[in-house]
Amino acid sequence: MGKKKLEIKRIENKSSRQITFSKRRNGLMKKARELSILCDAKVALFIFSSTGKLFDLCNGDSLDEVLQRYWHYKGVSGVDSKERHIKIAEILYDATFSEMVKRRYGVSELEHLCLTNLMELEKFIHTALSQIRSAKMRLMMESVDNLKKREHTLRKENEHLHKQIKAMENANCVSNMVTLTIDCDKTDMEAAQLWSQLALNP
Amino acid sequence: MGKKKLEIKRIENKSSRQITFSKRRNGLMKKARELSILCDAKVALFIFSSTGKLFDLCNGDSLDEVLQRYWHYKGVSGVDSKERHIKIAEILYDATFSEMVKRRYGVSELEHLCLTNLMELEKFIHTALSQIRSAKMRLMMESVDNLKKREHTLRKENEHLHKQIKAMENANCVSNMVTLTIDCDKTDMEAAQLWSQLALNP
DNA sequence: AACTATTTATAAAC
DNA sequence: TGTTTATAAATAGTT
Repeated sequence: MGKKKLEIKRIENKSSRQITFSKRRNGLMKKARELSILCDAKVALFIFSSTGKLFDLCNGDSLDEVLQRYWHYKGVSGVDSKERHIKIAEILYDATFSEMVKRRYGVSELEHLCLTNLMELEKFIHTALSQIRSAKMRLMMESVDNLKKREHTLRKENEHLHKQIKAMENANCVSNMVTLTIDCDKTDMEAAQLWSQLALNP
Repeated sequence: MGKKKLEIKRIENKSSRQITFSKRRNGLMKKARELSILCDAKVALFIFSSTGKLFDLCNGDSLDEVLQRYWHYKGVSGVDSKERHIKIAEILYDATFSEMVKRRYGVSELEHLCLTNLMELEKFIHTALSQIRSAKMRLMMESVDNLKKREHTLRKENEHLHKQIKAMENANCVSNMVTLTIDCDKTDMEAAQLWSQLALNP
């Protein structure tokens, strides 16, 4: 659609390519938007120019939601092999990230960072992720440790009581009675909260 | 562009909407493909119909590559709002992954796989990951459930013993003694093993 | 799925 | 970069 029919192959002239990119990109986004509105569909569109600039569009929903839907869709069908190997797409949000970047690099816009800094940041984020994971694991371990300790205490108390009963049985009378009481309810509450939180964010 | 001008708003008639969706979806994908070819751009397009079916298109590169580029860009380009967040797609390859690939596809380099195979692999990995995660979580929850149940049993036994002692105290004699014993050691061992394994593979 | 009357997108020119 | 114009392409409504 233009004065001449255009063959669909890479436009060699750089400036024509640039102009065509700009026009068609707008057209594509418009159509994507229209499709989503007209047909009640969810559309996500990512366009990277040859120079690496990103243009993205996502109707209605947040992009995240569309992507989550995508991962879900991809992960739905089963696999028959015994071998398991892992590839993870993890998404991490951090609201205070830009502040950190500003403090560290003096700029608030990540665009102004060089590749070296970006790599450094990426590494940082990976580290943060693993820290978060191990923290989560540590909490889980602690929770179980607590439960085990409480079990141990109760078992000891039990033993003690058994012995006392035996002693009373022998003496056929009651003397020097010792009773232990343990306040477990508070930690119980805490553990329950912890576990339900972890269940929500596995 | 049709016999009548169509207002851009949700098409209420279901079958017209379905037909329009089908036509426009194809048009959009065609245009996305053309843009990528003509202008040497990377384009990824996700369309979910209102019924949740996914149609996706990704030119040339694997979808991963485009998404990775996207995440990278998002991590890079600043949005000046406070509600900034970071999204990182992290990809982890297991060391034995390439062997599996070789056995399955006959090539050791992922580069030599076609998009279809890559998508298949991706699906496989996602499924494996979610299976591993849910299995891990299930084990953890079970372990804690067991501990809690055992705690409960011990607590009950304790109560019972206390009552008996009280009764003996009152009667100043011993009668109708009941003792409970619980074999917890085996499950204890199992739980310890489980937890140390999980600690090694967080 | 086709057809076709129109609208829309856009290639080339400015 | 933006506007115009001639033309190609897409598609709404119909069959």
